[in-house]
Amino acid sequence: MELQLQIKMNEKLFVRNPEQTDLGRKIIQNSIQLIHEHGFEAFTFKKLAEVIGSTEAGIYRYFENKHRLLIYLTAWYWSWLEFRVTFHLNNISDPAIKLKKLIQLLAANVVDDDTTIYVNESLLHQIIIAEGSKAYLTKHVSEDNKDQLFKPYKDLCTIISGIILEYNPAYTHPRSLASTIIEMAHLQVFFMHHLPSLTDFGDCKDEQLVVQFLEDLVFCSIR
Amino acid sequence: MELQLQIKMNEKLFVRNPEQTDLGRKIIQNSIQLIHEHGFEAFTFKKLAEVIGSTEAGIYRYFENKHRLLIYLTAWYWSWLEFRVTFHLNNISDPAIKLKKLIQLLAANVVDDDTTIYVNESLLHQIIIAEGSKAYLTKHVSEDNKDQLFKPYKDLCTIISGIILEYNPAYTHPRSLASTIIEMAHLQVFFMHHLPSLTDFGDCKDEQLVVQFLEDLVFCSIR
DNA sequence: TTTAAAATGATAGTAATACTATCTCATATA
DNA sequence: TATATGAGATAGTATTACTATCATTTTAAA
Repeated sequence: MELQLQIKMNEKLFVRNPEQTDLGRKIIQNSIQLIHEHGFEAFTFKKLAEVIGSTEAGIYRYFENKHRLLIYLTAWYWSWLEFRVTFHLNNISDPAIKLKKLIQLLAANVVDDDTTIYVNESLLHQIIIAEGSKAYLTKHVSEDNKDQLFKPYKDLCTIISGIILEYNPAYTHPRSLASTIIEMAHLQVFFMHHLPSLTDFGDCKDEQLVVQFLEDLVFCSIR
Repeated sequence: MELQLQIKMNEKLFVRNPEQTDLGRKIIQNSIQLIHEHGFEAFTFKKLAEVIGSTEAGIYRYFENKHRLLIYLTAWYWSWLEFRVTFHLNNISDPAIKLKKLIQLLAANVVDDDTTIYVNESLLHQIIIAEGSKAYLTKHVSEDNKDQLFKPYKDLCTIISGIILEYNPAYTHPRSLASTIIEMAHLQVFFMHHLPSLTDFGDCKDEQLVVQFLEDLVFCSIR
């Protein structure tokens, strides 16, 4: 059995749907490579066009600008993660186990699976850790938010806060705790690798230590 | 009694020390205004020069580029916050009260005090919330870190983790919890205002609710 | 008070970035 | 066969992010 995962993306995220053409898929695939390699600031449509063997103008037919492309990638990532989460938590009834699996999915390294040929999920995960927050840390967050560009992130947050309430219906800050888990799962990994003195994991740099920290944090808070 | 607070900044943060000349102080003062107004992406040295009545080349004499200026501003902010923290926690022995005051200082709105004439602390606080993480979310974090550019942040983190250990010497993740407090004090306020569904405070948008959330989180974790 | 150094202003110029516009051509589809 | 779509090629613009040079003013030391 061979299945291809197709994620339905919000129309406002792109000018032309990149998943439907060869060039579009090349843009996604190679932008992930390039952003990972050079960082988002140094990444340009020109460089991307050169790598693909197309032109700048060609890329602009798919994405308004590189920031929109970043938003697209993050939206894709959160949608994919939501899929993984629902998949892995399926048939589990104990909310404690759900939360633990969830933290694992968020903080642990991603192995590039073959659910999608043109997306390297492992690299994308690393990009989201280092660049993801730039998608919403802008002067135009609110307008972007009105266009529902951050819906996948918010949906994931809703799912997590639902599980938190399953565990303890009396807990008063399920959404804030959910966004804290999401953000910290990424940021503590980033700190661990680049600013280790902001964490307690500098010595062995193992993602499982971040998982441990988050589990403590969460289960103390909601019990 | 009239006192002027002078913060000693790391030499590597600038080309020429902006605190020592008139133009330098104007750069600090007006860059805070402009970044707050247009956001960091749309902020340029040219616009800044126009506002000040100087030239682009003039600004470059003080800062290598606008990213370095952002790092300078964040470093200044964290140094200033460390000063405030030590000041406000002075003579308090109970670590629980210390932690509460600390969370208050991090998450609550800042009123522009007159400790420094050319820095609007209230605006700077808002800038750090929205743009602060861009200072370290780059491909060159590690080199910047070697130059000690993030020392003020790390120092604050050390202080907080010290208080956490005072409260509970057996707690295993004092540094990660400290950076979590710092980051979340800012990010939850940002979310509350711009992506409210990621928090539980969308309705009344009151910073004190973030304070409440953080207190719960911290004291549950370390007791 | 003189003098040298430091700080600033004015001007110019470059390479790269972030786009927009237009025209052609191949291909697919109806 | 007509038509729409996707993509390549080329060109052009405004802005950004710098660097270099030189003249003038301000300041601080001798």
